[in-house]
Amino acid sequence: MDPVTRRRGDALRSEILGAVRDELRDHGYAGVTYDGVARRAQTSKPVLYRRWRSRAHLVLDALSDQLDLVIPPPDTGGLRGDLIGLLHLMRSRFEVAGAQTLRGIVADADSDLRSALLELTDALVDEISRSVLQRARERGELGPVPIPPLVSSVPVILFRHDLLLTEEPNDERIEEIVDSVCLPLMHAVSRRPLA
Amino acid sequence: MDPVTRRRGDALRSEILGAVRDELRDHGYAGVTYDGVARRAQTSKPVLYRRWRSRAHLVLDALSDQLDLVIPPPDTGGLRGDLIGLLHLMRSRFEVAGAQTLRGIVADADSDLRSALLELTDALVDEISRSVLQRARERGELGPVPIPPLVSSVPVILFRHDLLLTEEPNDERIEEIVDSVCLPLMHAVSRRPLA
DNA sequence: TCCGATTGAGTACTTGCCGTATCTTAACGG
DNA sequence: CCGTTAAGATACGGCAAGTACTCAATCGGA
Repeated sequence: MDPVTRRRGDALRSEILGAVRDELRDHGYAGVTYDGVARRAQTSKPVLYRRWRSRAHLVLDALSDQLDLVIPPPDTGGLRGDLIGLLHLMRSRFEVAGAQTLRGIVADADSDLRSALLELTDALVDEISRSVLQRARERGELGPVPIPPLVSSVPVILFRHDLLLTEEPNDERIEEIVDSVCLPLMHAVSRRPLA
Repeated sequence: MDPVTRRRGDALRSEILGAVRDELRDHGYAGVTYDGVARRAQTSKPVLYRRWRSRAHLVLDALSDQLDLVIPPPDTGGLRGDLIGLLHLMRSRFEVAGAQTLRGIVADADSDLRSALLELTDALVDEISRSVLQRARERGELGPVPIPPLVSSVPVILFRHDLLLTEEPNDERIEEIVDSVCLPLMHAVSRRPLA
């Protein structure tokens, strides 16, 4: 209407995803509607439906659009500090979205989209198993037995469980997760062959 | 209409919750509507709104209504078998509901209702920390150091995480959870004072 | 046994959003 | 410069949410 120029392609896409984030901030996940996004982005519903099949797809795209994919690997000089650093990183990564939004996406999404959501944090899991655990082993903090994938993802699993089902973990809770579960578990597994 | 007698109180409540379970079975969580439930239960929407504030409240009530609260404590003669038995019990407890329904309730519910949902399985957590771990300690499978609550709930947390975010754990996955995480963790914690 | 309070039943209405169809026109590509 | 693509605008049918209003059946107490 006012803008004589008509947006297309990626430029349009970016502005729509920005509008989604604005709607998310103002009305929450349940309040994100195709009508509202179209209004805010000054476009129309058909344009949205052509690109995104559901609200979950739309919102997840809007969030991952501005997520920094490069993970600075924490190196605090010790396994405990590295694990705590990783969980802090994970928290800062997700507090942009908000727990309620994550719950909404998880509920609305099909199996494929849930996988896509999890992949946003699986970079962290890989980070744990590769550099952090490797460095700890070199330091002598861990034994020689390889850590299985399920074990190395335990920190992230405990964090996500809290975030989705109870409340966002604070600093003390993160330390509790690391001290009373992750460290004893990893020490034990890395020194003893599995039964 | 046909029934000249008008239902009241708990009798009415029970039939409504039965209708909710029927709608849940036929149309899934997202397909449970106040209109549909009222039609199936041969009552009216205002009656439902007077009792339940949201679909999440309604469905959770319908599910917990027929949940057997008495948990038969598994006693297989060993910690490993007891833990596996507990997770099997948990799975049978939740396959009535279905993962999609649980995700829906988690997303729709407020903080209080989520707590109520978790309490449905916290009986299992208590069961772990009390009898199972106690028996294992008496058998000499575990050391003398007390197991903190977070550690004793790790089996349930890993199970719930799978159920909600990836897929319902099968027998192999349950054994993996127990063998590669729970047993090493509990052995370690029970023998070593926490750092 | 009757009366008043409660509560279930029936109906109707507004509102909001979904998802799609249709049409026009601006932007782009050769 | 023309044909193709895709954005913009509008409108529609449908469904469910949530509420308001009415009426009648049941229950409890005096």
